[in-house]
Amino acid sequence: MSDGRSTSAYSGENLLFLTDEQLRQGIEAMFFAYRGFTADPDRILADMAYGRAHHRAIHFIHRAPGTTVNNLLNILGVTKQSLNRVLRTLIAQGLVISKVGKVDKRERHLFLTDEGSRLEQTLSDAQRARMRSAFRDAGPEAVAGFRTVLEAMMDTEMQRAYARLKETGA
Amino acid sequence: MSDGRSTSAYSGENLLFLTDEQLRQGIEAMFFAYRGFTADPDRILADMAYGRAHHRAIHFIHRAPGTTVNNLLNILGVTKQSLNRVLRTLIAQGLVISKVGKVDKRERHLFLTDEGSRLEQTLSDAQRARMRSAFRDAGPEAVAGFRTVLEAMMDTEMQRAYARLKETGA
DNA sequence: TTGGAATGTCAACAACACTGACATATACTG
DNA sequence: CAGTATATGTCAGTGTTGTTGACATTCCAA
Repeated sequence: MSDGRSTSAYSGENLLFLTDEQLRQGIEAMFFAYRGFTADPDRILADMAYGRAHHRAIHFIHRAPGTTVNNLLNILGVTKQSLNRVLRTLIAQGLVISKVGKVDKRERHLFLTDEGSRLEQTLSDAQRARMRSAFRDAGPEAVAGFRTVLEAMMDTEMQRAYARLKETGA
Repeated sequence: MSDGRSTSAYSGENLLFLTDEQLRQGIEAMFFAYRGFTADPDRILADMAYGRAHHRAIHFIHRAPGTTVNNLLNILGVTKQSLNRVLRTLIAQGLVISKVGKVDKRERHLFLTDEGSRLEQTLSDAQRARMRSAFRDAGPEAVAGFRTVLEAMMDTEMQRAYARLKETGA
């Protein structure tokens, strides 16, 4: 494995895009791009008492209003203790409300308040602006490829979560 | 901004790939994919006393042997204090060596030891395996699009850093 | 040679993840 | 109904990684 050119020229197909060098460039692109991806919301959040973890919670509560704590836990991939710390502050600050489930009273269903929605808007506007600019620069074919590769890079459970969210929105 | 369909149909071109819904899917794809991207090295590092920050330092020292602390700082985008803590442990554990600069004695030049190189191999093998699988599944055109979008998403300084690294390797 | 800029180190603190243990309320099952 | 499982919340402790502030060393230029 990884002997420099281990993956070149298997068959008639041109597999030069699978050389270690190409993979390394993909890895570094992913690293630098993710920094840009989070930079704008991070900047906004830095002024407030919130961080990236709050952003993620707010994003997915906005996406799936009424989601349960457990569901959010699975999507975010953190422990309940970690999520709970975040939710506690968001609820205390009046950005999120937690309603006891009607059919199953053990569950808590999460919703954004008006103020929570406003912050969500601000954050996602900033993040979308960068994504829009990148998409526009790259063009539709590149965007399709971008999404194909990202999906292939996810763990299978996350592919499922992602697919579910896609349906919900479109 | 972000009025749901603000970006559709500007001109004759089909700009449906710039709708807020498409952008949101891109954002979520980025989030889930980055989790997969870091998952394998994270698992390996969890057993040792190292974390993701160590991985990043090792990666870029491997990429640019003899790099200075300051140079590494700019690439990683953290404070020198933060990087220094990581470097200190790596040096103490014998994975990295730091040599005082010959022309400028203020500078420290960083190199991987044999053991450091071994860890770097292990980590990058794991990360490349996932990237290779994703690239292969997606195909060369998708990969090209993937890289185009990621580059467009970086901050301009990072685009430069990325370009410099690309030259170095290829 | 002296002062400022560059470089690197040490210390203290904050955010956010983790594990483990435990409490509470509710739901389900025999 | 009794006992078990599930969903959530909380407390305490720990580790990684980011931050700022203070400081030492070295270089360079006035």
